[in-house]
Amino acid sequence: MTTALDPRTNQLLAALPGSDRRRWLPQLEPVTLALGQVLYESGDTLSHVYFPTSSIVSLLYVMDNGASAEIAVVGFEGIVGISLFMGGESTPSRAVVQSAGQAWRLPAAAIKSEFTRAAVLHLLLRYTQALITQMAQTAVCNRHHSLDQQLCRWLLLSLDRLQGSELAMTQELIANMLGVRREGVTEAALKLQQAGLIRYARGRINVLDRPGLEQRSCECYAVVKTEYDRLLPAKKAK
Amino acid sequence: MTTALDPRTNQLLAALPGSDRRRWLPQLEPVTLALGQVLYESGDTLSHVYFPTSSIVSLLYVMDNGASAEIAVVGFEGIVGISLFMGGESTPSRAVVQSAGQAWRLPAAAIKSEFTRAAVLHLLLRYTQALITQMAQTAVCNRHHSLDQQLCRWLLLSLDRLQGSELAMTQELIANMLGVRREGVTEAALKLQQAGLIRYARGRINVLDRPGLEQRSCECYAVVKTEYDRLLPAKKAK
DNA sequence: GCTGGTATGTGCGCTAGAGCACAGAGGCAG
DNA sequence: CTGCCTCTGTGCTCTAGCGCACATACCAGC
Repeated sequence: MTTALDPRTNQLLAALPGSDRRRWLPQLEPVTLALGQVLYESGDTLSHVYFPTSSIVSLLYVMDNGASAEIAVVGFEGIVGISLFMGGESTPSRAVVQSAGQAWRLPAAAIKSEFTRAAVLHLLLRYTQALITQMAQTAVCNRHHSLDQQLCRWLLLSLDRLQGSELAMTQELIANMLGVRREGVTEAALKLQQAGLIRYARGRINVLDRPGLEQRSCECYAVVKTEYDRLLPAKKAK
Repeated sequence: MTTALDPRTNQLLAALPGSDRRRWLPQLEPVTLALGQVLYESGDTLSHVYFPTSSIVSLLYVMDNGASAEIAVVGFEGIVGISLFMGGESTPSRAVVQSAGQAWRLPAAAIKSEFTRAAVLHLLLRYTQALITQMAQTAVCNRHHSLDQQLCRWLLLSLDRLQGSELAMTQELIANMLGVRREGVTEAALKLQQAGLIRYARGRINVLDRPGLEQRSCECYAVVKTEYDRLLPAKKAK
């Protein structure tokens, strides 16, 4: 798939001025990410930042007792490893590949030195603000919305970060992400299937009616989507 | 209270190199924040950033139906209005004064121009990363922990952002922050009082046994505290 | 075609917390 | 001292989601 290998498939890389992007090229390294692969562990000092193209990476917090909850999800619109340029070097969460695929990565030293350039700085900060909104909304959603709604939100967020309308994802994994029981996901997914919104079997989920999902989702999805669109306008048609 | 009026009471202002701080001084304006005062509304373009000294400000998201949930809390350790320097100008949340007191504020234009200086930039970004951790942990906590644990966490976080051991805070307000029923807070608070950890009456809460609270709290408090300490080391003894 | 592993469906009792209704209790204004 | 308002306590019912125990169903390798 050569399209996935064009760095510009990643929207942040695409949004960079061409001169900046060209300067990065020699340092950018294509990597293939496998399902379940851990890009960094809680507290790790990061060696690279990752720009997904055809993969999705979940940031999740794993509790002392092993239970987990997804904090945010990053796809071709973003970057994994913001703590490198935010200055903290590490962060108390784990980055796990949620959907196998490709990404570009850049060594830590490179991103840090690039960060002093105004265009790069502003782009990355705006992205970070969008990510903050996603996290905040995750907190709200966890507090107030039903599992049914949250599943819709999660499917939509994941879908936005891939190209097609199919997700390779078991209910077990979704449950880990949402921090709920697998059986709960089964029930919620059944309802969606019976309503004709999705169809799934053994780890592949097909979305049949996206608008329908949006309607069943809580407001959180729209809030996050709107904020990403506002802060990171799509690449100028050029 | 002249101590509250020293800008260095705010840890971010204190952590700035003296030269930077002196340059800001003419633009810094002291303000008194009243309980319940709204510093910015969801979507507002901010006119100032606020550096609390003796006040606490909650960032909360208010849902379409009016219910709310606190995303994060900011006190003398931080700054309110990060979207100004992150580049988004606004954010889909509301900033409400949770504990009346004083703060310094700086016009939007000033913080933006200052942000290009390396020392200021790095300090503010590290603070932002700490804030991100707080938000992420709020999401986790909302998902997995009991109201009892969350109340402990919340009391501790609030306490850390004030000087004394007393909070002026009704159960009703706490319930709004946590996004739970007031009756639930009553029950949880009763347990804490019966255990001798706190004592309260009509809107004043006294913490008698801080270590006890820490023990009853979930891990979320420690994670957030550790991360703030790591990213924002206390002002050098000087 | 059998066998084993993985993915999904179902039932049941349990509990935390929601929603609602109202009862005391302390402070403040007159 | 009285009356009112705000804050806190208590008692119900109701439901979402948990934990656990299995049943089924599909795919893959031998």
